[in-house]
Amino acid sequence: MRLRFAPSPTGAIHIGSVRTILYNYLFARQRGGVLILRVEDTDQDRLVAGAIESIYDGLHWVGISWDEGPHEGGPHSPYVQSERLPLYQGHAQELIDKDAAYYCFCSKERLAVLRAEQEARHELTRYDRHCRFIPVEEAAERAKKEPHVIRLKVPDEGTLAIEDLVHGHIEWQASTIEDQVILKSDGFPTYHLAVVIDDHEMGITHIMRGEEWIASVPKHLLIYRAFGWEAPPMAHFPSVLGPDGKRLSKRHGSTAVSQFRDDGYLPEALINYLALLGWSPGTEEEVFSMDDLVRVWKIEQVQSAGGKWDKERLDYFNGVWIRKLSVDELVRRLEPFVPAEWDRAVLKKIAPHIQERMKTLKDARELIRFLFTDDIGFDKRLLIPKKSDRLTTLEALARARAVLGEIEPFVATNIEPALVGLATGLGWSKGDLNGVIRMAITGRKVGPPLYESLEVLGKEKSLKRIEKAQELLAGGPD
RNA sequence: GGCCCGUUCGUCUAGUGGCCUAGGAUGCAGCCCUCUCAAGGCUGAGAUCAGCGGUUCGAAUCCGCUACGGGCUACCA
Repeated sequence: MRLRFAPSPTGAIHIGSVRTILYNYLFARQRGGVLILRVEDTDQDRLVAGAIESIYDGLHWVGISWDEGPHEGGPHSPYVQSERLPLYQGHAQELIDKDAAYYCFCSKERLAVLRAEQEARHELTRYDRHCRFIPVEEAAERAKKEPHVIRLKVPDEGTLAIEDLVHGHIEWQASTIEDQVILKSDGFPTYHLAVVIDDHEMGITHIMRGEEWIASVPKHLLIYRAFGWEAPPMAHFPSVLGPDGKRLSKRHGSTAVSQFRDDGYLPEALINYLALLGWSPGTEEEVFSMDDLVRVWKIEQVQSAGGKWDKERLDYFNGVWIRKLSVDELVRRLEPFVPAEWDRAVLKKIAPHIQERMKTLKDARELIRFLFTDDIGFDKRLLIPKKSDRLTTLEALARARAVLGEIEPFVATNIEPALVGLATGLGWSKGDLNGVIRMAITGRKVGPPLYESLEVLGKEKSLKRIEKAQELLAGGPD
């Protein structure tokens, strides 16, 4: 069993492609199959430098591996189509020899005019087979010196069909298919020729790709037939859609996998979410690791309709996976999201207290900033609880400083009873008192639990911040 | 326009002829817990299963038509 994923090096890998690749991966891995990464770079105009590396990066980050590919090598090297040109050219020639294809000398200009005329007459915009009937010898002669492409000679009659693994039976009338270009004038094959040849040569046993390819299946079938090859079983997965129901693209925001890493998403969460977008286990479980998926995913349960990208749901899964991390692991994952100069020992102490408060790893920074900088400027009016006033608050601050100053050791379990006692003494609610202190030491209304925050901040700094809050509040009118 | 694919709560989905007065999750609302925010627990609103016609004792599930959405219609993949 051999499966392939075949991205084009036109930029960072798209999140929708990752879903397709994931399904290929799950299918192959659960059956002990071999996975192949093949780079489809037959469009020289769309190449983007560094794209192959970013494909490697992105896929490795989400935890997808493969066995044969451009860097891995393998029995069918090379795995980059631009390095396999002679193979395609030879096969295109074979198709001509078998009368399944023909030379076409039409210029792009003629094609453009043809199309414009057809449109004006509200006709089908299709190649008019102008070159199809040039005598073979003459065409071969002209091909030696004139620029040309090679087109597939599509029969006028007949039916082409597949039993798609997700859609079931699909069929086409040959008469509705165009004489597709299979070899371009620059000597490069089009996708249609290259994919058929490579899938066959590389011994691919199952073709699984996005549903946008369904329409070109009949052309591929014709090519298989002309070579006398058998087309492998195919599965076309539904698209990942944007909020407007159209296929997810850059118009809907960034779709690059690397962007999700940078935004603080866990690969576990992304995979979990993506797996469920288009597939369902049929049970009420929904949290799955990659290993779980390899076990339970089934192609029979893949959805045939497209699914809209739902960031809220991704966020939920990210929270789930963040909470599943051990503290050490969480600290490791947080590494790229906090400044290098922040003390890692402090980070580790506060980590368990922010773990269930993060939607993304990116959220940590703001949550714990107060531990690493004294620059927590805030509006002094925020210090005063709703039903209180400046003097009373000042008093509370002073008492808090005194109470906290006596705590030894300065740990949450000691801080809590002390502050609870103080609140009672003051006739304040615990919430009001804690709110004032939280504002004084963090500069924010919300944050990690207060007693733990004080402990991690340390006695000295805690007292100093309360003192500063007192000064701030004392200094002048509201 | 042509060809093809699709259509169950806002969203992701369960459902393969009776268990469906349609289940779960997310999001939303409320309550509980609670030092804030979260997390967690509970409750609730939310889908005449796109519409119509047929098959059947019985249809979200099978068939047909229509509507709507999407993909393809390049010397792009």
